[in-house]
Amino acid sequence: MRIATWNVNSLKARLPRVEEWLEYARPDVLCIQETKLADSAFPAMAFSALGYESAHHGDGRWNGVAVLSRVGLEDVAAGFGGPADSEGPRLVAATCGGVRVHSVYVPNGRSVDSEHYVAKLAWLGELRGLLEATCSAGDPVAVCGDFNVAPEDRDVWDPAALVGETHVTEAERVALAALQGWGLVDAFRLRYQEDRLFTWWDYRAGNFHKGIGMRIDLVLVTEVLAQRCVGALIDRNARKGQQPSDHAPVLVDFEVG
DNA sequence: ATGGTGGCCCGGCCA
Repeated sequence: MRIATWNVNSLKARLPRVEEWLEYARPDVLCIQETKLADSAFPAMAFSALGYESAHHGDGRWNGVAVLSRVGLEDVAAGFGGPADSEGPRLVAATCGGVRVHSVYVPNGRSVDSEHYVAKLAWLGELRGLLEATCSAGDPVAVCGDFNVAPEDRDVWDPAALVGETHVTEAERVALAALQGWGLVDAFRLRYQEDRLFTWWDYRAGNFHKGIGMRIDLVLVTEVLAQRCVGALIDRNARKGQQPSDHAPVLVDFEVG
């Protein structure tokens, strides 16, 4: 089973790139973030034409998350049903081919002194609470998306340049580690130990070409899946060319089913 | 490292 995650930065603007990508990457499951669409505008037909069922949770503003699957899509759950929903539609879950899959778009935080930063930390705490309430860590569970946290210094281009900035603070990393403490492994790191392997590069100032980026898009999986992980990839080609997202897709392959 | 880009949709907001 191939599970992928991609922050597309507007599915309306990116639909041709996403369709093209689905045709050559052929993930079994794709988690999408930042669709920026209302549910009524979600292009479910375009995806069904490619063999994918889909579930979307969005309000037409800057959030919006989806799960696409060609191995079944059952028991869709949108949002938390709790305080974290005040941060917008940033979570949708579905069971795909026996795996409980979550597409998450963690709040950005904006700046360390912002109320949004506090809300980001709380949101990660609520995500752990949701897993505790709805899943078993002994089952196949995947939490995929844009976490807006670089887990370690090797996940950013220059740690010294980012001191005091969001995405790299100790509190954010502790909150992410606490989520993983429920029983989740960073699947990409099962396959690669190198630094400077990024998933996001700012559009501005040619940062992609300068290697100025961060690894903030993650596929977190329970141990039963981690043991079956047979490959991983950041598809940097999808960050190139005409009208790319500012994020690259992350793919992870598992020997299951 | 900020705001030089990009997306929303037309004046700022968000990343």
